[in-house]
Amino acid sequence: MLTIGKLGDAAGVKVPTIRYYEQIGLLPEAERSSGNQRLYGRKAMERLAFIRHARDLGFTLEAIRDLLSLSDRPDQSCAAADAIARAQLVEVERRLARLTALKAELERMVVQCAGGKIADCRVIEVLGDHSLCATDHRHPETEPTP
Amino acid sequence: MLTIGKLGDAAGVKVPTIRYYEQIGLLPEAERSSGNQRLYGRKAMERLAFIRHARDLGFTLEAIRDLLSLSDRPDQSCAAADAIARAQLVEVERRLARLTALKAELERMVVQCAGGKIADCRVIEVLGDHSLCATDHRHPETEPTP
DNA sequence: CTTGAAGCTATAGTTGCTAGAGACATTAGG
DNA sequence: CCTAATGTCTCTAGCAACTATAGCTTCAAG
Repeated sequence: MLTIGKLGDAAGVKVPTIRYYEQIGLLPEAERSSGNQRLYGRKAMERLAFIRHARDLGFTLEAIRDLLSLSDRPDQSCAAADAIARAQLVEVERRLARLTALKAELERMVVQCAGGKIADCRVIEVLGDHSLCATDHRHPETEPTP
Repeated sequence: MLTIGKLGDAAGVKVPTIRYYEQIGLLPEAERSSGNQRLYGRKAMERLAFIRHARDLGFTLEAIRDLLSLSDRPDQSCAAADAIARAQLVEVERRLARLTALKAELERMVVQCAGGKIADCRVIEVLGDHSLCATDHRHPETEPTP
């Protein structure tokens, strides 16, 4: 049995994050030691690794919740799991397309900046006037900041 | 002079968002009508368009705050503005690289899914075991969900 | 046996908004 | 001119997915 710290080290997840996952019901309530400390076995370890990996692949906690409950029913069809993964793929492709456009625009901006005064700065100028942009990167839903 | 709704329509920004920007000091406090409603002129419009455009390009509000204060000092060097834009470019490239790896991995997952039972589902299996992955998409800081 | 690390709970903060409640302002139609 | 429908006001709370802090208790090593 592992303490929460060992489990966190093993799975590459921070301790408060594990407690958070338990709190929102993504991990079951852990066993406790005589001194009220959480103790984890192999199953909890696997479940946490699953969550971690899915998070690394950009799945939301909601999607992970669904995937976990699917993986608890091994004899069901995997169509639902497949659909979740495909939706995630579509989402990733959408973000990729958007980021590619942003990259092009940012490159244009910094390349054109001659390094003079703010008054002539291409960066500031372009930001103030979208019509100076080559691509239409407008309106698409918010690009989140990490 | 525009009311907040007209300004929002003109700039493509929702009304509560404008009030939020004012609240956090990104927009100056607006003039008020006799009936206490916010009124905006051309300058506010331009400033909001600048913010909107920078947000579209993925700049954080903090970065935008800096860019705005730079643009208020037209005779200064634009090195700082350039640095912010370059940092944003680097960040976008980093995310792009990461998303590209995720896309590859997700594609592998869904292609390999034979559409049978959960017990044999490649999606579930891969999520449970990172060593089944082709690329190392681990540890990099959280990919945020929009 | 003591000390320091690791654990516990509970609460609040982060980013960039969005949603709701309940009250006042403005405007279009009849 | 009155009413109804919008629009706007303030304030508070909520979203994701954690992270940080405070003030404890417990555990393991020396």
